[in-house]
Amino acid sequence: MGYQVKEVADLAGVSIRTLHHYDHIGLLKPSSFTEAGYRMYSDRDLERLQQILFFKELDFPLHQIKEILDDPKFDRKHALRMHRELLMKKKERLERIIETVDQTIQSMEGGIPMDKKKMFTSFSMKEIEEHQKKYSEEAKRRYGKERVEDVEKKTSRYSEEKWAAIMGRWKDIYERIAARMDRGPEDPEVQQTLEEYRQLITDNFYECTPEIFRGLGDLYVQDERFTRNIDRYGEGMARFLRDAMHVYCDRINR
Amino acid sequence: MGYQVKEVADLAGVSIRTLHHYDHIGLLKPSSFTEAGYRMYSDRDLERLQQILFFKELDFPLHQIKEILDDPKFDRKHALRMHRELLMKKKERLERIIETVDQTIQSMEGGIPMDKKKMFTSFSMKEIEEHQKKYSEEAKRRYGKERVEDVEKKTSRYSEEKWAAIMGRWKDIYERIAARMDRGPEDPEVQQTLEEYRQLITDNFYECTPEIFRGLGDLYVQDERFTRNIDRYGEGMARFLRDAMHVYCDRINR
DNA sequence: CCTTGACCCTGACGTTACGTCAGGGGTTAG
DNA sequence: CTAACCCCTGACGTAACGTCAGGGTCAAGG
Repeated sequence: MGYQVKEVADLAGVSIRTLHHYDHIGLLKPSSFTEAGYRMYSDRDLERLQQILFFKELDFPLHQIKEILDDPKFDRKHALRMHRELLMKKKERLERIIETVDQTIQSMEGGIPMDKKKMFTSFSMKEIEEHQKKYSEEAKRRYGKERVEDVEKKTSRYSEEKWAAIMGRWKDIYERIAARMDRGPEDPEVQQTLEEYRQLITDNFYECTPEIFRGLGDLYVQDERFTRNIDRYGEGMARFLRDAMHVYCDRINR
Repeated sequence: MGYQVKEVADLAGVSIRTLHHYDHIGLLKPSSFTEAGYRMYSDRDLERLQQILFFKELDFPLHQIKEILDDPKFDRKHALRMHRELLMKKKERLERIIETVDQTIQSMEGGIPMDKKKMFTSFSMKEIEEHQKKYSEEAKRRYGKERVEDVEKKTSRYSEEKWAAIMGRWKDIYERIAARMDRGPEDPEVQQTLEEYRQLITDNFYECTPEIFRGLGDLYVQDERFTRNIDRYGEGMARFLRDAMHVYCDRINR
C-alpha cells in the first residue's frame, strides 16, 4: 500500500513534475513501483519529503539536501533544531522588511527622503547564508573522513592518564603559540608548533587532513563556544590561530 | 554624481551580475553612463531597486515586477500596503512551519507517528499564490484594455452636466437592480439592466468586454472599498451584483 | 466489450534568474 | 609606469523545475 504521485503531490502541495524530478536526481525515490511502472510512495517516503521541504524552505540546494539526508549519521532531531533556528532568522528578516515597508510608507506620507543605507538593511541575506554555511560545514567537520562514531569509540577507551597527558600537550601547544602572537601567523616557530598540533590530533583522534585542519581553524572563529575558550589563552588568540592554520595549510598544498 | 555598480551592489546586498541582468532586461536601467561606459545609478534608481527587492521578496517574477513598476498608474503607497499584507502572510506561513517543526520534534521524542496531512499543512503556498494572483488581476482590471490615463483624459473633459447625467443613470441602474435582489441573479429584468450598465460603461469610459465586465464584478467583492460603497444600495448588494454579472457574461459567451 | 475520463509513464526542449569565465579596457595611488 | 581595483561586453553554464508530445493503464458506465 502506498500513495500515487498525485496523492503525494496534493498532500505536500508540490507538482507531480517536482516528484519526477526528485526521483530523477535520486533525492526521493519511491520505495516501490506497480507492474505498470507507477510510482508508489510509502509513509517513510512522505517523511523524507517533509524533510526535503523543510530544507528547501531554508533555500538549501537540492544536492546539499540529498547529501544531508543520505548521510547515515544524519541526526533528524539535531537537524530539526538547527532548522528552527534558521527559520527564526528568516522570520526575523521578514519582520525587518515589514518594518522597512512601514518606514517607507511613513517617509512617503511625510515626503521625507529615506536614508540610503537604511533602505536596504532589511534585505541582507548574509546572516542566513552564513548560518547555512556554518551548518553544512559543521556537518562536514563532524563526519570528517572517519565517522564521529569511530572517533568517540577511540577516545572513550583512553585511560585517564593518557587523557591527562594529551590535554597537557594540548595546553602546552596553545601556550607556546599564544606567547608568539606578536610575531604574526607566519612565524616559523608558530608554524612548527602547528605541525605538532596536527600530529597530536592525528595520533589521538582522527587523520587530520589539511582540509579538516583548515576547517577546524574556521570553526574556532565561527563558533563562539570555541572562540571564548581559546581566547582565554590571550586576546584575539582564536583569530590568530585560524590565520596561522590557514598559512600552514596553504604551505602544505604547494 | 551617482553610484557605481559595486557601490549599489554592496548597498543592496545583490551581485553586480544581478544589476547587469536587470539592466539587460530593462528592469533597472541606470539613469546615466560615464564616458567610459560605466553605469551610474541615481537615488531614484536606488528607490526603484528597493521596490524591485520588495516584490522579489514576495516571489514575483521579474517581468511582472517590471510591468507593475512601469505602469504609469502604479501607486507606490497602495502597492506597499499590499506588500505588507503579503509579507505578513509569508511570515505566518513561516510561523506555521516552525510550529510543525516543533510538533515533529515532539512526535520524534515520543516515538509517535505524525498525522500525514498535518505533516504538510504548513508548507502550502496556495494562500500566498492566490493573493498574488489577486494582486496582478486587480492591476489588470484597474487598467483594463486602455490605460487609465486615457480614461481619465476622456472623463476629465466631460462637462459637469454630462457627468451629472451619467451618475444619474448609474444610480438609477443600481437602484433598479437593488429592488430586484429577491428575484435572484438570473432575473431577466436584472440581466436586462446589466446590459444597460455595460453599455453605459462602454459609451462613456472604455470598451467594456465581457472579460472586463466579469473582472469588474469580482472587484466589487474583493475590494472592500467598492463593497462598502455598493452595499449602501442594500445588504449584500455587492455579492449579488457580482453573481448577476457572472451569469450575464456566461450567457454572452455562448 | 468497449469507450471515456482520469490517471500514469518517459523523453526532451523551454524558462527564469542569475553564476561564472574569458578577453579587454579605465582610473588612481605610490 | 605599474599594480591594484575598478568597469565593460559577450557567451556559455546551472538549478529546479514547467510544459508539451506521444503513448500506456484502469475503473466506471452505456
